[in-house]
Amino acid sequence: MGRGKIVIRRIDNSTSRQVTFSKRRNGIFKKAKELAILCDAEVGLMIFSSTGRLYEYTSTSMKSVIDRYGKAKEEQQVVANPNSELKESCVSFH
Amino acid sequence: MGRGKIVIRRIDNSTSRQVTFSKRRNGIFKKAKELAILCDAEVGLMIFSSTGRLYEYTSTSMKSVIDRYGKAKEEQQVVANPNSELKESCVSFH
DNA sequence: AACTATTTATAAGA
DNA sequence: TTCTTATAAATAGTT
Repeated sequence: MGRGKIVIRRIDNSTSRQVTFSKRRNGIFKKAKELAILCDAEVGLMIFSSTGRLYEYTSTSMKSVIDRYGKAKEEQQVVANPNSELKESCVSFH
Repeated sequence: MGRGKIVIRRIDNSTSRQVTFSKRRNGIFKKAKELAILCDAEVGLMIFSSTGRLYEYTSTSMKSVIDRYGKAKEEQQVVANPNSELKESCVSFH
């Protein structure tokens, strides 16, 4: 969306990459907020820039989202492997 | 972006809410992928719908993203509280 | 599940 | 680097 169409591949120029990162990071955070509000969803978004810096958005708290994620994954594991022992199927998420 | 402008607040009608959720979920996943590729970023996105279902995207693995998040938060804690004892400042993220 | 009129995001430029 | 604007992309309402 802009003056020209772009191909989705790594931007080599470091300055351009940072500029695009700032613009698109703002954009995706806005989208995440809108989704959470419009659709009554719980959202957690974690982004590490190529320079290693963390940016995050969550509609509730990241702890809540991560905990809920872990539980949802456990349940998926149980559904996928109904015969296995609980102890064995309770691996951490990958 | 559509036939009409909308106000960002919870969509009351459950059917409309689900339709909007599907459309926007696809949109934000696409944005997340593009950001990861264009800007060489590590991205983790977790979404729980209002019906409780989990949808996720990650450019690497969610375990990697969550572990990195935890480490980044620990470091932020240290930077914010340089004088405090390590044991005391190592709380889990909120 | 497609369509399309519009709004929104953003690439390139200033 | 913040602002502008032409254009691409997302999507709200419709079918």
